[in-house]
Amino acid sequence: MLRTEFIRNNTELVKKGLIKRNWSEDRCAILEEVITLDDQRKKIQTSSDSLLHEMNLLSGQIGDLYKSGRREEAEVLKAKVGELKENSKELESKLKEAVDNIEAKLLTIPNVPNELVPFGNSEEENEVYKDWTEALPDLGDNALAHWELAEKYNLIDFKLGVKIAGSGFPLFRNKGSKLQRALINFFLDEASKAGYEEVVPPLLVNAPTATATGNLPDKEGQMYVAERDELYLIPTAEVPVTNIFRDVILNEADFPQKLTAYTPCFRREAGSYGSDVKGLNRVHQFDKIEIVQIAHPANSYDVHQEMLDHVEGLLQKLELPYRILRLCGGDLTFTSALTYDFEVYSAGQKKWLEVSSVSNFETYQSNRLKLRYKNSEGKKQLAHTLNGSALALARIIAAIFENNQTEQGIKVPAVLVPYIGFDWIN
RNA sequence: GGAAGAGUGGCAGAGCUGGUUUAAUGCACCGGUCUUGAAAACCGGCGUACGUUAACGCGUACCGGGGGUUCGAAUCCCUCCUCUUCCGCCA
Repeated sequence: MLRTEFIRNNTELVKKGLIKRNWSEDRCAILEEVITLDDQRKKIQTSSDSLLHEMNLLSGQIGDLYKSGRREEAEVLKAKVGELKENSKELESKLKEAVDNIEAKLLTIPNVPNELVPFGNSEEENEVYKDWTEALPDLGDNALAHWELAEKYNLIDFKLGVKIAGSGFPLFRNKGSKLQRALINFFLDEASKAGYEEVVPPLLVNAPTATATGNLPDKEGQMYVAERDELYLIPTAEVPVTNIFRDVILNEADFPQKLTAYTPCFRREAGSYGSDVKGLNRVHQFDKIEIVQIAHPANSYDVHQEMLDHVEGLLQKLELPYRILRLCGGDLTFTSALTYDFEVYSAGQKKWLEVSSVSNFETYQSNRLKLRYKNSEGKKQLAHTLNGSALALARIIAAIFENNQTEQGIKVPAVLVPYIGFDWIN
């Protein structure tokens, strides 16, 4: 969420950002509306506060009068305060209305994109920031898709998943499940080596937590809900891990905060059907290792680069062909200022699969989280939050299956052999 | 799940028969005096958010969250949450 004061002082800058996100000139009028509403709010608060002040004074006098036994005079004042109270209640509800109104509008305003974010309407216009320069693997017409390989080698049972839960809930088995476990351990070890503290967070979160990361109220349809207990299944570890820092005030010496977590992720993916959902391409439950950093505003983009390097290193170690995209304004997540997507080429389907998204949210999340730090003057400032997938498993598995298929089976990437204990899946 | 008790400022801890509480006091922290320096002692300061002001300052709200009673609530009532102890159940 942007701060009202920020919008007030940087209206043109915010407007430029919205236009990069393909907002129309008319739609940008919301910025002026917020400012006008905030002006009104200030006026209401001023009169409300002074009325309360008056009532407080009179109440004090009533107390004094009672003590000195002057009951009649006290009664007169009581009647007077009673009248003021009517007005006060009215002002109070107006104030609440104004505040709620402003907040509701702020929630519909996305983050201001970084200067580097290219213009564009959709994912087709994302900028290829770093392309794969070697030849892409060409396995000919006999190359199988990962769901065919999964069946051939008995690695994933999609039908059993349907029986037990429904479509989009794959059941990994045999060497398929071992590969999954190996990847989790590999990614967590790499994150630890890079200085991230490992945490195991709750997989269900409460409403305040889901609200702080922006999953509520507008993205409610994306999450599974345990209604009876008012808990939400996490769509990503970002939600519980970032909330570690809700209502936290750090010291400058506390930077950077680096956390990593392995969790399953649950996504309803309502409304997405078709060839994209085949096999592991888009599922309701998948495993992911997330990296999160809380950074000082002065160097959060260095931190961003560090995280990109980390993810890139993982893909290199797995020997997978990848490219990095810089998301355009039209494809940029609501809360992000700058996002890079990592895509892995999957030779069986002959397409690029998104396996990681690394974003800098600047203060957009921390404003809602109330995540601040004390600067050298002792003043409280909002910190920057960043996160990225390192990495999302299901599609990595799909890519390994497809790219590493040979006549004698699927070759396990060398870096995983110590984790998994065998060289071939066959 | 049942019963009882408790949640107060960075920490500890009063207040909880409603009105000099603008939340006592201690510790911690910051500034000063003293000292070669430090400690001790003494003096002063010490929360957050919002509004208002050129500024000093002033005002409002906040004693787990929300609601209520009252002219007035940390204090009384309702409700939810959390913690502690005991019982039950259980990996």
